[in-house]
Amino acid sequence: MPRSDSAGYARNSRDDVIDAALRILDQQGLPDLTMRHLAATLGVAPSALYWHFPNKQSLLAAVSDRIIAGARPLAADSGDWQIGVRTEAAALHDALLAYKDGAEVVSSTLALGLGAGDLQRRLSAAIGVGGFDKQTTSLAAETMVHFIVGHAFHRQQRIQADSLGAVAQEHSLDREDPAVDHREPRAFELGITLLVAGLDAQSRAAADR
Amino acid sequence: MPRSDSAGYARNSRDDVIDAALRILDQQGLPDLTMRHLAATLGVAPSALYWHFPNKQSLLAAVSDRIIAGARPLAADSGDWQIGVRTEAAALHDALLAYKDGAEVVSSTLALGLGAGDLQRRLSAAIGVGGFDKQTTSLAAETMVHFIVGHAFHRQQRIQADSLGAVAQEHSLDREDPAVDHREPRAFELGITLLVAGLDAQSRAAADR
DNA sequence: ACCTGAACACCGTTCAAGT
DNA sequence: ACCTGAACACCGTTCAAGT
Repeated sequence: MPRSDSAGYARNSRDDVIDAALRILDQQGLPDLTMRHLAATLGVAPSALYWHFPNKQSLLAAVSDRIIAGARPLAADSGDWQIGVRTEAAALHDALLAYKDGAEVVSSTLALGLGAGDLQRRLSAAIGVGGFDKQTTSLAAETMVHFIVGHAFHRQQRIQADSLGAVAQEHSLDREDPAVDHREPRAFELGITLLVAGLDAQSRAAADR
Repeated sequence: MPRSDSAGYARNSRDDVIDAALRILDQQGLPDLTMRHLAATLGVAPSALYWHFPNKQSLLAAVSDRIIAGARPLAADSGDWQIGVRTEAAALHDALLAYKDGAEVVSSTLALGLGAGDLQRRLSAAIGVGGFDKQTTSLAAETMVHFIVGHAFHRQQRIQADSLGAVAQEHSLDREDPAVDHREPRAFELGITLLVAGLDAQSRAAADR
């Protein structure tokens, strides 16, 4: 936590800036992650941030990379590619949910091709264990990335909408219903199941040829 | 095209506003679709837009609805649910690509649950023909929505990145290669194939029970 | 190596009032 | 029914200069 030194102002490293950005993201959310607010948090003028990053998008790309890096890596190779893929998908899904608005941040930089490249790389590696050809593997990984990020994004928005409407919607159907917490993870698993089953069907079809 | 009348200023309907927004979106893109720019296009002050819409997000939701409505409806029931699902998925995919940044607009309002509800409804209807239970149907539809929107978003961003880098990246691998136009649609079809095959496997598993 | 200070060119939104 | 005008509270980014 650099406060100020002999130069008379705070001196932050690139990592300090990313750390502060992640804190704002998690505690306030993406709308409050402005360059001006971030600079204030660090005790510097907004323009100081442009020494560390050329623009806001590259900052968000770095933030995305850190969010994805938070996904625990696959343990040992279980020998079953389907289990490997499910484990990796769940880990990446959890990483997106670990920070408020995490999925939205990753989604935006992913589309621009600026960050979160590990997302697809890790899924490709897990799928590749199944012995599919290169094109099928990278395509299936891409499909899975869209589902995982889209699902997490959608879910985080619902959480926010629910909390905003908590006062107005006092009589929501889901109110205090613990089953809500169980329905969502199952929805994720079923989506993954669909994709893994589709891949499995592809491999059987190829084996029959 | 209402220019100005006895009142001395342009009088626009809600639909006029949406039309103008779609024109800006298609010709300039989402970053230029600002309330101020839109108002200027219509010949009114920015504040006039707030008589038609409570805020920008609800305007974008209305724009999303129109983009989705542009997808041609399914023709006759072919009797084969797999063909029905593929046809509907392709129609919705094409609708997203019909407007510049169309996928991004739909993606943002979809996550907020404000617009584009027809996307999931139409896919659910097509999948439902296969005779799956309600939960599987809506879940598969949601998975498909994430893939379709994510794929289209990703693709549109690549188009823009390529055109921006057209001068700097004079020696891109894809330069003037017509095969690029063929690879993308096939990638979409393969993703859909994976999901349909996954659903088919589910139905076979259920039949064996 | 990292920051200041001042400026530029913008945003979305509100609200009383006008026709 | 639809718009004006003025204001509020913001944005991201640039650049010469400072330590």
